[in-house]
Order: sequence, then C-alpha cells, then structure tokens
Amino acid sequence: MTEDQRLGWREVRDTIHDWILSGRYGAGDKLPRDADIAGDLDCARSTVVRAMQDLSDAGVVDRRRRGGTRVRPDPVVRATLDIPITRAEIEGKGGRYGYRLVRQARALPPAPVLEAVGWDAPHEMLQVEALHLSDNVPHMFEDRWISLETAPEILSVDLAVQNANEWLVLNKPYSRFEVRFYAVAADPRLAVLMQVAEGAPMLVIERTTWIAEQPITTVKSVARPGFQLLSRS
Amino acid sequence: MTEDQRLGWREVRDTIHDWILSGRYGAGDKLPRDADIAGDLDCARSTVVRAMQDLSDAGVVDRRRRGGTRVRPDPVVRATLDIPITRAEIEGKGGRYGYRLVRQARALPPAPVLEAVGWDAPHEMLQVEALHLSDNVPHMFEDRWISLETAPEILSVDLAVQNANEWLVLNKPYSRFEVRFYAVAADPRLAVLMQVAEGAPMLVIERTTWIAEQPITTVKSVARPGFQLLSRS
DNA sequence: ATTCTTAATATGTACGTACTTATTATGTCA
DNA sequence: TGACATAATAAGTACGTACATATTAAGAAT
Repeated sequence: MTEDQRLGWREVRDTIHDWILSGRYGAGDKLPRDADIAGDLDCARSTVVRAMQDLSDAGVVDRRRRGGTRVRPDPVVRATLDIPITRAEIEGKGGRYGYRLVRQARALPPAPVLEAVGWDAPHEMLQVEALHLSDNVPHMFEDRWISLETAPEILSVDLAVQNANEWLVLNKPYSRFEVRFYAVAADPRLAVLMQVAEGAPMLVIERTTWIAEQPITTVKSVARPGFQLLSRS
Repeated sequence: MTEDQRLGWREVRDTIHDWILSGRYGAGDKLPRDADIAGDLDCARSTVVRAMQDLSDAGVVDRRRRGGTRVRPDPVVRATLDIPITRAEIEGKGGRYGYRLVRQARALPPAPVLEAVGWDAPHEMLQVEALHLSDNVPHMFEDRWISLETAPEILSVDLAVQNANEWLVLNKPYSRFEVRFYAVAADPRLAVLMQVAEGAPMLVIERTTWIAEQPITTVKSVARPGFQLLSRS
C-alpha cells in the first residue's frame, strides 16, 4: 500500500504555481489546456478548473474562453481586506461605541462628489456629517452624500439616533461599489472635530455604492491617527 | 417553448443573498442545508456549493462542516485590491520609470521591524532604502529589510542596478503575506527625498512576506502625496 | 456532573459527462 | 486587400454520484 492518492485541487494549484515560479512558464506564456494538465497530473478536468479559478482569483493567470490560460504579464499582489462596520470594529476591541450627528442638509453636491458618483449634472442629495466615537474619543469622521433618487426614504429616518451607514446596509443593497484609500492632513475644522493637531496625517477611506448603475451613497471616512487597515495572506 | 431554464450558480447566489437582505434570514441565522436549497431551487447541490463559496468568499456567510451555513453576524465590506509592481504602475500610466538606491547596509533590525516579521531576537538583516521615480519625480520611497537566512543570495545582487522587489518577486516565492495601510507625516529626511513639504500627509503600504513561517522581507513604502489605492466592485 | 467514546450530519472534495459560450482562426466573397 | 460569415476550440457551467472529513450531538462510563 502507501499508494499516493490522487491530487487535490490545492496540490494541482500549487503544482501549476510552481511551474510559473520556476520559470517553466514565464510572464505572458500560454499554459496547456485544462484537459491536458488533467491528463498529465492524472486528475479530472474539474479539479484543474478549480485550481485555475484560484490562480485566476489571485491574479496569477488570465483565462479566456478559446484563448486559453496565460501567465499574467504584470504580476500583482492581490490583497483582500475587510472593512468592518465601525460599530462592530469598536465593540470588537472592547470599546464603547458612540455616534454623534454633526450636520445634515439637503444640498447640491460639489464637483468631487459628482465625480465620485459619476453624475454629469448635479441633483439634490442629502449630506450627512457624523462622528463615530470609541469610549467618547473621536474614532472616525464621515462626510456622506446620499442620493435622494435611489434612497428617498432616508429623509424620514432620524439620523441623530440612527447611524446612516447602518440604515443603508440594512435597507439599500448595492450591486457595485468602489473604495479608495489615501492620506490627507487635518484641516482646522477636522482637527477640532477629531481632537487632533492641525495638519495631522489621517487615513481616508472613500466608498461609493451603486444599484444598477444608479448611485446610492458616497462617503469619505477619515480615521483617527494611528488607524491601520490590515490584510493577511 | 420559452420554458425557463434551470438556475445558474450566480442566480442561486443572488437568490440566497436576497433572502438575507430581505431579512428572511438575519445575522447569525442558520440557512437550510445545501441539499435542501438545491431541492427548493431545483438545481444540483454542486450549484448551491458554488454559490455558497462565492458568498463565503465575499464575507456574507460562514460555513462549517457539520455546523451548517450561517449568516455572518458582523457584515463586512470585503474589498480586493491589486498592489502593482511599481515599475508596471508607472509605465502603465505612460511615465518613464526610474530607480535610485539610497542606502544599503547589513544591520540588526529595530523593534518595529522585529515585530513586523515576528522575531523575538534580532538576527542580522539587509536594509535597503530606495526611491522609485516617475519621469524623474519621486513616486515612492521604500525602506526594506531582507532576511539573510531565507534570502542570503540578495547579498550578491547589485541593488544599485536591480530593484530589490523585482529580484525578490522573481526569486523568492512566498507562502504568506500581510499588508497594512496607514498615514504618516513626512519627516525632514523623507521630505527631502520625496521633494515634499515637511509634515505632508503620505500613504504608507507596509508589506511582509514569509515562506513556511520564516520571514523573507518587510517593506514600508511611502507614496507620493495624491497617491490613491483603488478597488472596484 | 464530568470525561470520554461513538455515531450522526452537513460541508468539502473529486470525478466524469454533457452541453454552452466567448473568442479566435479560417475561409469565402467582393 | 478587405469585410464578413463560418467553423473550430478551450474555458465556463451544470449535474449527479461517491466518498472524505470536521464538528457537533448523543450516549456511555466514571
């Protein structure tokens, strides 16, 4: 006995990955057809397909119908990161979550917001500024714009009590989103609100969501200094 | 004719997702077994499995053997973002890529580096500081530490000519990595190197890679002001 | 009650077949 | 030479079966 079993999809994936790392197949090269790899490695094609899906998801290969599978010419590091609901993040760390509505107004969005949501002409939106607190210390400031066309019900929500993000998560599913990360310096108003020095470097997480190509909301969240986003493996 | 076909895995996924969004299954609730869902929706269990894999990857549900599938109690936004090789990023935008080695030295790593790689006691490493330029303008500054235990060959590479990251990508495959994002203010030295004002807010991308639990390298890349990381859908 | 053993169960994986579809190559006609 | 129709191809998807495995629940023994 001790006959080696058939390969599992992870082993198939690692084998193919090794072919690429060893230089047997270089950037841009075409890999054999799934069926041929299955024959070589003595497994079912579906196992190779599963392995290839993983490599494709990881950004290692490109797959196209009829075109075959090629090693990605520009290798990238693909990181998946979880952006938690702020309340859950704070409570998960043992903090007491607090929320404070700073301002709320119907207004025509300025150019940066228009660009974020992809509108040519401005339509009236609801602007909501709010602070998320951890043990009464400012943790994150959000400047949010909500479309009154896709989410008119927001007008009847008391945003002094209910967190706009949590209402939207529960009531407005989205089909597409975009996230941006960048750094800004705290301007005087932000410095006061977040209780930091003017000019302090802050991480910004900017998120926009759409339902069927219609924007729902765009939000610029500025995190407390020292805040880090983390992604593993 | 016009008989509706069987459901595809994306439709099955969306159907289950709708059950969750509509509140039919709330946070923490247990979903029916795959086999039962397959029966209800009139498709094969493998189709449900494929759909569930996607929902699980997206952070919508948790699946455990024997324990069944539950709606994730803490919904997260899971974003996947590609961190490109700096050269490819610059050349992809039509810029001319430039590289300049700033400093290179064998040294004992300081505490933050030790923590990043997960070492208790310091071992000698190779520190490499370098600038990536786009059309001769500083684009990114990297402060890198390389393990001489897992990558001793780096000592025979002329890092004034060859980019350490590109050498590592080609020669040192890794099994695990970690990425962190945060904001810092430019200190005097960084301000000079990157040709920005002192105190300017900069985005930091900190990456560490391991092979079989042994660290290979950790790098702190500081991006030019205005730099954004973007993730879609 | 507590610990250990054992059985039940839902997901995880592998297989092989059949069929669909996007894309590329080939060939035809102007 | 070019535009366009057509065929060939390789990945994509769906199915149903079989078996593996992690985990929980139930039961037995202390």
